[in-house]
Amino acid sequence: MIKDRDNTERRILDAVGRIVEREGFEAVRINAVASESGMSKILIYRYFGSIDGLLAKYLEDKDFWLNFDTSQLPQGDVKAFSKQIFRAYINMLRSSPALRKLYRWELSSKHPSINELRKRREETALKIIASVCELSGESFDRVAGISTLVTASVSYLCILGENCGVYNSLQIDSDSGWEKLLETIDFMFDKIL
Amino acid sequence: MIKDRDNTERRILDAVGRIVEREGFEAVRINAVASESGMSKILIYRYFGSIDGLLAKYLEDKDFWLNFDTSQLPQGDVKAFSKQIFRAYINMLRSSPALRKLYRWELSSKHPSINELRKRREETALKIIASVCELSGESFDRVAGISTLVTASVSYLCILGENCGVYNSLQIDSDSGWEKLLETIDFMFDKIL
DNA sequence: AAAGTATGTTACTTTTTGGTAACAACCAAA
DNA sequence: TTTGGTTGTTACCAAAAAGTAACATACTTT
Repeated sequence: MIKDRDNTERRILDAVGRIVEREGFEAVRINAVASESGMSKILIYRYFGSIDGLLAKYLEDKDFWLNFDTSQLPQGDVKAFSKQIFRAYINMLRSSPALRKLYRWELSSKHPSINELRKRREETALKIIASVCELSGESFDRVAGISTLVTASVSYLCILGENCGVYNSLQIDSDSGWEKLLETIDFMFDKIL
Repeated sequence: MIKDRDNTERRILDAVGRIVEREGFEAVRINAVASESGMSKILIYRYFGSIDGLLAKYLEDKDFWLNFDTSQLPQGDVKAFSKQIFRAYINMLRSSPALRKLYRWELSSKHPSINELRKRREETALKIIASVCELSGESFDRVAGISTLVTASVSYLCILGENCGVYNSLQIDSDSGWEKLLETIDFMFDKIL
């Protein structure tokens, strides 16, 4: 029997990660984590207090933020910048099962950590929106409205794509559907900016 | 003791409705339904077979389809028609807690009834899209792309609004935010159609 | 080396949830 | 009115989930 608390904690958090990616945050239960990690559940209580505490720690460790460098904001072409930023958003969500599960979980949970996450996301988003306003001369509400339209839509479709293949005839569980959607977004920006 | 199967079934289905509106489909469990309805759970098994059967019946009774009359599709102004149809979509979702819960449930469940729902929704949507194509001269993919952008976005924000007040500075849990969003949608249609 | 604490194991209790058996009351048809 | 099936009640059983007690082993400090 080796004693190594750090190692144990890491194993437990790794187990959480696997469960989240596979089944989502809703499935992170004490017994599930215990058996997935191979650790006894009493250690989870000792080291993290509760499932809520465990999830808080997991979210804190993972860097789930829109990791966009807000210090070097766009110069020049606003259209190109806008298009690019939504491409990045789509790629981020499409490539991360855990992030998709997080977004899904947010729709039904009131976990305290979620507020923190949202606050930070909101900050980043507002910075980006503000700088697009400056460059384009559009009003804040307009830019915010359009960003909202696009990001909310992308979030929804990425989550839905895990259970459902087609939406309005678009194949949202494969690249083909997303290319069409990107084309639509590009088209929209060409027309309205 | 009064014997009245029809009445009992209705009480059970009503209980399902209340649970769905309050806590969502995930919370529709056998014991919860039994205690909410005041009926003994064995009757649920007898009359509906299982929770899946009960939910199937609930979904069948409720007319959850986008009840849009596809026989009298738009004449004349495409822009006005498009704007109006998305207004209707927003109102539908914003006014029905049960529908919001259904949309949320779809994001994580693989319940067989859901496929049926989606099929019928898809049919209606495609009809509408097709007629907008004709009137506007736009390609099918373009119209489908734009519809997808708007409806997916609206679905997401309506669900999110139950737990979260603000998204990109928009107040999505009150009319003020939705008016701004509608204004954005109108603006978009003015520019691109 | 002895004592004290942190770590880990085992086995248990409790609670919740799902599921069923056995019986009682009602209604309708013969 | 007896008989048979339907409806409803009560009380259980079983499985899964959360949570804890008691003990054993390793490490640290003195």
